[in-house]
This record gives sequence, structure tokens and C-alpha cells, in this order.
Amino acid sequence: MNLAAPIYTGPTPGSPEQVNAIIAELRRLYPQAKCSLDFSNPVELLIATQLSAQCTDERVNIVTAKLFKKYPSVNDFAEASQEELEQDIRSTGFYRNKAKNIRATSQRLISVYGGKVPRTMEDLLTLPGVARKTANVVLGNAFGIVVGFVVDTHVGRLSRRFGWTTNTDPVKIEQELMLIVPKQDWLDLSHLLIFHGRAICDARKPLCEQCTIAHLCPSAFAATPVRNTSTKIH
DNA sequence: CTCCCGATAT
DNA sequence: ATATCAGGAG
Repeated sequence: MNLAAPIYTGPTPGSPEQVNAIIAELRRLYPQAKCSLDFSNPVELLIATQLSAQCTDERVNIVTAKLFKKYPSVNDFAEASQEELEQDIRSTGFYRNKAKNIRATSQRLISVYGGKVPRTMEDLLTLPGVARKTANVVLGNAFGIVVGFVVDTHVGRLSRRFGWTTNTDPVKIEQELMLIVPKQDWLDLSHLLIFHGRAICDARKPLCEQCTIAHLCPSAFAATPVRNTSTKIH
């Protein structure tokens, strides 16, 4: 046991001092942070985000590079065969569900929304395979409409480590973040947290020693870092 | 809660 | 072998 182990003496977790200091340093570290999915229109972003469930953006971008050439419009996805689309997206995982959702979503975009991606949370949530995370990504990055906070696995994990929440439910975490973080920072901070989560604040082995916001992070001083709460039992 | 599910790092 | 990856539905 390290008797000299320092304890967290930084600003109160969730306080404006801590939140703003974290945002400022993350902006310095990742000035180019943004959505890292490749897309050229709202339909492509919607489909890319549906594919990104439990899959890296890097993998999604490899798949969509071919996919969006083979299926150039929403009509092509709506008319695609289930089996063929499954194989086209296979490497992203969950490919049966994703193919079904992409086809049904595309058909609904055409039958209900004139072939366009709707611009409200309420309408987006009616699309199969679209929940708040995907809806917030599309609204923010395709339309510049921010009505919520993108909470993915990175955002949830870093929020717990910063002491912003003790929840694991993304919807509850989103509600807490919207109270703690100024609205003008919601979309930017989600990107910053994702970049930092990938580069430094890894799920398994966070590199606190080389983290320049460790002095703002209670978890960096914990005996064992805050981990994801695995629901899997083996 | 369970299921969907391939790719990758450790 | 196991955990995790820009989740969502039943």
C-alpha cells in the first residue's frame, strides 16, 4: 500500500470550475474534434450511426465507403434485399438487426418523411434502430440542431470517472449532463470526450500518468479507476 | 433482464 | 479467454 498516495483535491466534480477547466484543456488537446463518421448527407450519417452500434467508427467508415457507392440513395436502401445488405454490412456486427433496421428506416423515410431525414427528436425516435444517442448524433452533426447530449460508451465512462454521474443508464446520464454542462458545449464536449476516451481514457487501462486533466479527475486518484459496469456474467 | 454479433487488443 | 467497440429492441 502506498501511504503517500495523493487524494483528489481539485474542484468539486460537476462544478462549473471543474467542467469548464476540463472543456478548456480538452479543446487544447483536440482542437479538431468532431464526428468521425464519414458522410456526405443526412441519410448517410443516419445509416452510418446505426451501423456504429458496438463497432468502431474506423470499421464503419471502411464499410460505408463501399456501401454508399452501391446504395447511392435512400431508395436503394429501401429496396435492398435483406440477405445482400446483411453481407454488405457484416463486419460491423449485429448485421441482421442492422440490415433490418436500415431497410425499415429507409422505407419509413420515404413513406412518411418524403425521403428526407426528419429534424426533430420525436420523429427520429420513430425510426427503427434509432434511440436518443443516434438521434442526437444526426440532429447535431447533420443539422446543427442540439436538443440533447450524445451519450455513448465513452461519454458515459468519462462522465463517471469525472464524478459527473454514478449512473450507467444513458438516458439518466444525458439528463445529468444537460444540467451540468452549458448547452453551447453539449455537442462539442461529446466529441471531446470521445476523442479523449479513445486516446487516453481507455476503458480498460486509462493512461492517467500521461493525462493532462488528471488533476481534475477523482478517478485518477482512486485505488482502482472507475470501470464500466459490465452486465455480462460468465 | 436478454439478445443481437464481428473485429480487435490484451 | 475476455472485454470492449460512438446501441437498440423485446
